[in-house]
Amino acid sequence: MNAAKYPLGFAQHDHSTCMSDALAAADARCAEDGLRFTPVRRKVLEILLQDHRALGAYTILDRLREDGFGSQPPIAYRALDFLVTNGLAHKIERLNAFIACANTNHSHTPAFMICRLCDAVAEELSSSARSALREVARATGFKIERTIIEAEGICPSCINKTDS
Amino acid sequence: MNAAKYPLGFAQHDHSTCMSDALAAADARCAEDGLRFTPVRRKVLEILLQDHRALGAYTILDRLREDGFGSQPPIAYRALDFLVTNGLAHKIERLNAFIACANTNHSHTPAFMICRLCDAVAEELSSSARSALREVARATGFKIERTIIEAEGICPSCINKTDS
DNA sequence: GACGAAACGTAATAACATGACAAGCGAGAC
DNA sequence: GTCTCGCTTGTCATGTTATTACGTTTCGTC
Repeated sequence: MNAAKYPLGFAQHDHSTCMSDALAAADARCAEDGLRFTPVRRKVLEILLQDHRALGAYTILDRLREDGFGSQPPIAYRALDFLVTNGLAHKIERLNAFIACANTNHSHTPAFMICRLCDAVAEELSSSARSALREVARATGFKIERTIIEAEGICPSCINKTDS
Repeated sequence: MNAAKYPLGFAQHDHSTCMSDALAAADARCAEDGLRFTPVRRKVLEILLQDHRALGAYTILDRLREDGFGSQPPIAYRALDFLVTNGLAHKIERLNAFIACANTNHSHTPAFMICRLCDAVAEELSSSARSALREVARATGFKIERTIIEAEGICPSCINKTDS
């Protein structure tokens, strides 16, 4: 199994570098756009990057509490709002959960592959699916502001495990 | 504004016939496949068809109670599970809500256009978007079992209202 | 009519999310 | 420097969505 072949999320990789890279990118991004990358927001992004999988808001909240931040739901939800709004994280609607953005180029709305067995989530580019959707919308006069493209199924590594 | 031009959900149409047609189709479908189209299940489908929009499980539950059915959440969730599993209704993940299927041909997984202003939801065919997604999945070794394609934005009739 | 599987009724609880309001902090105006 | 305004945070309270567990009923089959 060649790791490079699989998307982040289904692949093995060096968390420490991917995490520091992503944080650096977030720092740069916020500085550039005059956004306040406050301690809670940074911490939430760190938590998401650490796990590299979709986490529920309350799981995040537990981790925040452990680290001495406030522990009421709005603390987590507000930080998540910030990250999602600014493209640093995504919400996985199917799971009501959140994941760090795997793509440092901002301004993209990807598709997600969600493994039903191990809960891994991979972020993929979805430009062709998205343009197909845009075409349908244009035909009906609907103005798309946001698209949600998620696929549920079984990831490569779980397929290997089960059919052995 | 030509109603025929817009998808169900954004269009004006005769609810009484569309409702009876859909119920007849559901009857036929269940008979054919040996499924039990019980009173609760039928009632939930009627409720969804009546409104012709996405309803939360608890709204449905309230209506069930009014009609003398049980009023605990599992009653509604089980009926909805049945309808969704058998393609008679769909879950709109973005809204955590459910809508009657607008397409009597079963075995299809459509895309939805969700109006942020009036909450109307239109069901569209999405074969091209879906095949694009399948292509991405094939390339990464992911096995898709279900796809979720939803677009949030503004429907034709709300566009007309706002830009006048 | 006995049996097993599916469906239903109900209670309890878990999981996800928001509203409202007070207090803190940071950047620009003066 | 300090005033002030707006954004951010902390906290309490509540609202919404979904599931687990378990006993009872219904239905088709033998």
